[in-house]
Amino acid sequence: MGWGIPKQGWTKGPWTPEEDMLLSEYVKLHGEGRWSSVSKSTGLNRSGKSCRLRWVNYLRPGLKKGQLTPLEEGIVVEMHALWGNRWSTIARYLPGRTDNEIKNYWRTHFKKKGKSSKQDMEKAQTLKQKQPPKKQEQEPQEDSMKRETISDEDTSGEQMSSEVQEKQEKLVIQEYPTLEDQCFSVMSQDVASWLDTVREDDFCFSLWNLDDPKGDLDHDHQPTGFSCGIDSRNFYNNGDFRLADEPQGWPNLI
DNA sequence: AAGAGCTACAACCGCTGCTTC
DNA sequence: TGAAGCAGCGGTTGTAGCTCT
Repeated sequence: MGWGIPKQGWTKGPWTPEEDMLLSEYVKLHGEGRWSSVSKSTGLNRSGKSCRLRWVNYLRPGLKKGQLTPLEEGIVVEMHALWGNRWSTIARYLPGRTDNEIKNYWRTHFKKKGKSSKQDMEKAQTLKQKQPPKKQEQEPQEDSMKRETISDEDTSGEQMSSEVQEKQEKLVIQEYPTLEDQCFSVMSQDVASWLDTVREDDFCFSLWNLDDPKGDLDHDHQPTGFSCGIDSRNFYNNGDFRLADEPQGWPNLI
């Protein structure tokens, strides 16, 4: 595939300051994009893919460095509940943070969660013992399809039948061995069902207007009068994470 | 002080979707 | 309409630095 012409092979591994400089100058001149021509124009022996990654994750102006703040962590958790592993989507809600950074963060913390306390493990074991013998391990694919089916039923907007609900709870316990994991799963379901009542675009706009980091724009003129997002003025001024107007059914996330 | 284990981060790989011809 | 190239995404791996024993 593309990303430039590999001659005797692209240089790999850590970037040198010289390479960074060449790439930065290229982007200054030509803008982002056309990564496959970077090697031709600059003499860099790096694939376009590698150049793009370096620029996006490291060289791009405005990137924040260092650990995520507790507030950002909260946003990541919420956004992950909404979007799952769509890191680039989540990253859009965290100006200055990259998808790679968030992905790394989540992985590290998810790992931690996986190794959570013995207590949790024991509780999970107790819960598991109450479950009928699972055939999930024998038929993982089939089971995941079932899960999707149930999930679809859940989000169809109809009242979930108790039978379906019970099924789903069982699957959650099988899928998420620790209590924390189960919490995350349930959180996701709540949000998912709530999302069905809200147009995605409206949600995104209200949640975070990326073009208006200081909140200078007129917040009264949001599309379709929908206003259930995070109040960015409160967010920036107080470091607080609150909702402008909580819609009915807004999931209790924290 | 030294080794083991852990964490955070940078970078690569493979896949997918979009665009162009 | 299909093939080829490009761009982007998510998963995974490698490693430097830190902490713990």
